[in-house]
Amino acid sequence: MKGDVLGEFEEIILLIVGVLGQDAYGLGIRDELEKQTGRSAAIGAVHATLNRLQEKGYVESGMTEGTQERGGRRKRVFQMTGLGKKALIESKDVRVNLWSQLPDLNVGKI
Amino acid sequence: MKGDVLGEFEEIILLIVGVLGQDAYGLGIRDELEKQTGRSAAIGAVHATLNRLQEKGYVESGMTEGTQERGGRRKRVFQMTGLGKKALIESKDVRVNLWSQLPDLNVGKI
DNA sequence: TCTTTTACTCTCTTTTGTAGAACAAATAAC
DNA sequence: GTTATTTGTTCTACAAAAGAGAGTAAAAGA
Repeated sequence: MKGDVLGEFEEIILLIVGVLGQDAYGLGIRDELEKQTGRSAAIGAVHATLNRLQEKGYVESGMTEGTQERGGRRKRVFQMTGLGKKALIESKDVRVNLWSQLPDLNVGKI
Repeated sequence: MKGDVLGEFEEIILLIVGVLGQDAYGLGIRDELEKQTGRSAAIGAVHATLNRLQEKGYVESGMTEGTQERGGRRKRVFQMTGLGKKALIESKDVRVNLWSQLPDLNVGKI
């Protein structure tokens, strides 16, 4: 790809990072992905995608302190950057524009 | 990929096939892609994607008769199938749902 | 028939998508 | 206090999609 284009899975993961806000970390993202889209993914797939998003500058990450729950390890939490948000908006604009030219898709019922 | 998921570029190309209607063929799709999204693509990339979409059952194709214009060769024209439309709608629903949870993206101004 | 224009097909490389094993750290259980 | 269990991330591979461009083909004009 040209470098700035968001892949399909990258876009979904980036959206979920945004939706989760504070608690966007690997396993949580995978669970939310399944909950929101009904689509399951191996944990490795999620982390690989997060790493790629970070390389592109669309997310940032940092480690949290461990919690008190069973097995509560430190988490690597992710956060969307301005660049990431911009990429999402661009992607969205292109789609909305195309959908509006295809009445069959029922755009407008959003 | 799992097989039924539309890749990012595949989705755009499929949308453009829908938008173009009768005149959806390789070079025309490439031109419309550039016009609608500002994104250029090599002709080989477009055809490779159309072939994949056809293998997945999202488009069908057939050859036209040649026209009278200079160099007017026969074209391979594409048409979206019901399955293709269904895939687009599913993809759209997932995105619209996620966007609605991210107020920052200004969903609603569609 | 030679050139130009319009098109598609074929081949190759890079980037994304996907899976899962390996590893690490914290708590629970005995 | 050692061992098992739970919660996490990293590492390694491979398949599929994205992308580029050379090659080929057919029609029309000169």
